[in-house]
Amino acid sequence: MDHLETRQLRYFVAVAEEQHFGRAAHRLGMAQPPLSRAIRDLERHLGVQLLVRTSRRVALTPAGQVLLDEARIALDAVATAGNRTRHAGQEVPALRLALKADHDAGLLPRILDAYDVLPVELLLGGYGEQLAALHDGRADVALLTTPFDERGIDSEPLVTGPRLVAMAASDPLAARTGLRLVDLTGRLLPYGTPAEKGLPTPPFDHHEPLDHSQIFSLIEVGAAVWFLPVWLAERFDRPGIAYRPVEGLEPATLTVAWPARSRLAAVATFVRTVQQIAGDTATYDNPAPVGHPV
Amino acid sequence: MDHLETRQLRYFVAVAEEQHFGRAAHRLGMAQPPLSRAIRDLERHLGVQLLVRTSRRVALTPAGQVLLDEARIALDAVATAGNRTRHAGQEVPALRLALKADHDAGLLPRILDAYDVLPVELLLGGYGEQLAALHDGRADVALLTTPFDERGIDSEPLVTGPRLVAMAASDPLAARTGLRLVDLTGRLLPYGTPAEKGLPTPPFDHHEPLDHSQIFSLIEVGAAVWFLPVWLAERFDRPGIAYRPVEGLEPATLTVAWPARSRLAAVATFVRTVQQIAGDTATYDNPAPVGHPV
DNA sequence: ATCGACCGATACCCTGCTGATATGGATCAT
DNA sequence: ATGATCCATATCAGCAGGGTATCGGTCGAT
Repeated sequence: MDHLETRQLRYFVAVAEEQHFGRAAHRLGMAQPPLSRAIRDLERHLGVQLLVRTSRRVALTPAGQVLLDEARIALDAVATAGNRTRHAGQEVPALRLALKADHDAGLLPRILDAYDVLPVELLLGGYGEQLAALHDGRADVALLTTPFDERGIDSEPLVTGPRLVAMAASDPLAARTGLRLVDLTGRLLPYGTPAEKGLPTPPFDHHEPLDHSQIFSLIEVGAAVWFLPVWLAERFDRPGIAYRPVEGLEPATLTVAWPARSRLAAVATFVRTVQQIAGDTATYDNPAPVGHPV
Repeated sequence: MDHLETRQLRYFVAVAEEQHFGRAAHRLGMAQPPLSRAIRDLERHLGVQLLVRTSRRVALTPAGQVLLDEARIALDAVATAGNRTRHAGQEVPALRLALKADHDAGLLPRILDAYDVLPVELLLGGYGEQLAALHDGRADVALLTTPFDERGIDSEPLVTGPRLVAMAASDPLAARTGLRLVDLTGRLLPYGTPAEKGLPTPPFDHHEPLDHSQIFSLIEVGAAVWFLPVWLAERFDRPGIAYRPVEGLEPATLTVAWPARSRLAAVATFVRTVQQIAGDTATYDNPAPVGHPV
């Protein structure tokens, strides 16, 4: 019984995710035949069939599903080992804070001002990258908006506030009060929080995430609407965009999060500092609609 | 930035643990020069110095210590992926129960009788192997005696009972009452629970763990004494060995434990079954000394 | 029913990684 | 001073792992 190598796991994950040897090989930057051989060797090595190949499609066996889950975890742990080590080798120690631009509820300047244990290195990333950075050791701590996948993550809530719908100021719905989720059916961007999975999305073919400028451009021309926390709305309070409360829309909570395994004193101090600042901050208990009138 | 391979991590862990390239190479079944080269490449790859080599000794840098910790976790995760997958590929699903022989407090027959969700596969192992089996995916569930390292492990207590000291029946101390920990200074075997680390051990040079027969042979001739839970004493109630309570010796708790990540329904059912059986069992609340008189 | 497109497997070759041996250089004990 | 110890370097060999060409089976279109 020889040892598993991460290369084998990476190959398998690629094939399992793509359900296609050719695409997986392309993604891995290699040709298809050696990939087929590598998977066959992996199956031989484990003594288990992982994939069912018909010449039309590739499907996972139950054992393959187990390996897909476990391999993701294992690859994450290996990446973490590398990232944490690289960081530990830097001459200047720093606290690496992952956050999404504009999703700090205005706390960031005060946080950076108040926290003086270590220099703070900011990792700005798009949707979902904060969690990934915590998991693979690129970040020590992150600011996240609920909901998120809490497995392996410890967190403390900081600020809770309603989420609003952003729409074109000229939109007929902007004149109404008492908006409900169903009123927005079919117009919701699939980016941002995936909380309203059930609702259909507009007929865009963007499979790439949009940045804020792109999103607000779409909203401004009435092509879509979007849910966002009130503190983000405050950052983009501009003519042409209206923000309205929506009945039944879950509020958002800004939280500070860190890897459950982490025992860094610098992180503990940071969390206390941030909680302190958040506690001193005005809450969003009683939201009034913001945005310019039509 | 290329990817880390488990081979590199295994090599590094070996060197870090042995603090010696030659010994590490021997342990890995290879020659020393390629190992040196592999570690050098790893350091280059990470851009971090991991080891300080003098020609007399090898020491870890802080970054090296980080990598040692993280690499152990990562290697464990990779091994887990392999073990869980292998198991998932078996045609006959089974619940794999890890335990140490004779440490089941007599519950095992009733457990096996009552649990009929899946066939139960027993993994008998020595001290510490139960935890390792849970961590690397060879076992789904285990019976453990406190204390143990609970990181990554969920557990439920089953039975609590005092620990006793086992000594030769002819030992002068066996005639005394009210034994205390200090009375046994220097005579305690270092195997079994490591709870009494401070106390010196007898002058044996066994670095291999002893099995029960070997331990009781040593005890019987008066060469050593040993602490053990009362349910283990009951299994080895024989002439020549006396069991006595010791003041201040922490009681032991037999627990059922499983990986914190586990969400197997079969494990949940097993735990409930075992708790049920343990609840029906007489406790050891009021221990009387057992063992033959001098 | 036939043909072509698609897709994974096989056959075969070649490069470079990984491990082995020989040796150098530095440090410490005697 | 000298030998022992231990890690690094130099060099070579074998094979693991990647590439190209091609086969065979399946499905959809005509």
